[in-house]
Amino acid sequence: MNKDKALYPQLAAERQTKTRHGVLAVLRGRQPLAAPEILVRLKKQKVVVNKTTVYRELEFLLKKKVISEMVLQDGLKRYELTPAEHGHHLVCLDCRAIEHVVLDKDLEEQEKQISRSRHFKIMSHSLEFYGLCRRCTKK
Amino acid sequence: MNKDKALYPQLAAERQTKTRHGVLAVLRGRQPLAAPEILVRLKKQKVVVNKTTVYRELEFLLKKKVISEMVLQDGLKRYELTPAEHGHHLVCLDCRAIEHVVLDKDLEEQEKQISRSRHFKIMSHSLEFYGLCRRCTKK
DNA sequence: TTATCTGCAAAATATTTGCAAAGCA
DNA sequence: TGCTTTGCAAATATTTTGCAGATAA
Repeated sequence: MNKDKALYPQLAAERQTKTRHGVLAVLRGRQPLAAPEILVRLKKQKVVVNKTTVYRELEFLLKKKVISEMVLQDGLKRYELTPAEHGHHLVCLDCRAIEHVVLDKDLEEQEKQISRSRHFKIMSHSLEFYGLCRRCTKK
Repeated sequence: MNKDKALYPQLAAERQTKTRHGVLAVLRGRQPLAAPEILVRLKKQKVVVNKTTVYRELEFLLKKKVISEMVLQDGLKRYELTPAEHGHHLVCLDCRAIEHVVLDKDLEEQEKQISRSRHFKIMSHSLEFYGLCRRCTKK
């Protein structure tokens, strides 16, 4: 718990609470999770917190950019530790696993083209691929 | 109302109801709309329908592929008449207008690459660009 | 001490379900 | 007539809000 400040420099000046630590621990090294899923995992790990607190903690960590938010086709907001490289996702339609992909320059090039031709100032984008992961293809 | 069957061949064998006609009319030539927005517009046009009916009608039209569903970062499901060409969206962060874009082959190429290198069988994708539309850039 | 964090209850929002009645073809 | 559609009421699910009390630093 006392290592969180070292792990997340953005939190250096912030308080350390059991909720903060718990949410970070749950998100570390895992799939992006939605709030209700985070609640369940915290409960399993005997971290007693109210759902309101979790929603507020997610909002806080999001503001600090320690975590990132993504919305898939089901409309649920999912959270993950902000990845070092800006990437996108591969979502398995079968087992629901979510993998990371980093796209090369092509997409950037397309963005620039669209910006020019449509006079639309692009500030961000979200791209998700849906399909079957390696494991589920074999089933 | 009696022209709907001509406009939407997928509905040729289906019943014509005021809900069906109303929802199609509201979606025609407009921005993608979420269910609650559709309800409001129907009310404005004196089409009296229950929200349950609208949700069920959207489900029906979706199954017939007359309309398509999209989810933006706010997590709301929005619907639009299925566009002739498979395209993506430009979403203005200011006025919330949603424009269409059709991307060229580059993205397809990237999909194939990812499929090969990651052994992930891609079946669909969703891509949204967020930024400022021409009008809002000028403000 | 004091700004931040927390729990609880309740509200807000979007969506779904069951069932009986109504309506289109 | 018979299958589809509809309304209503209630349930479900996710997320938000207000407020009073607790806690980290």
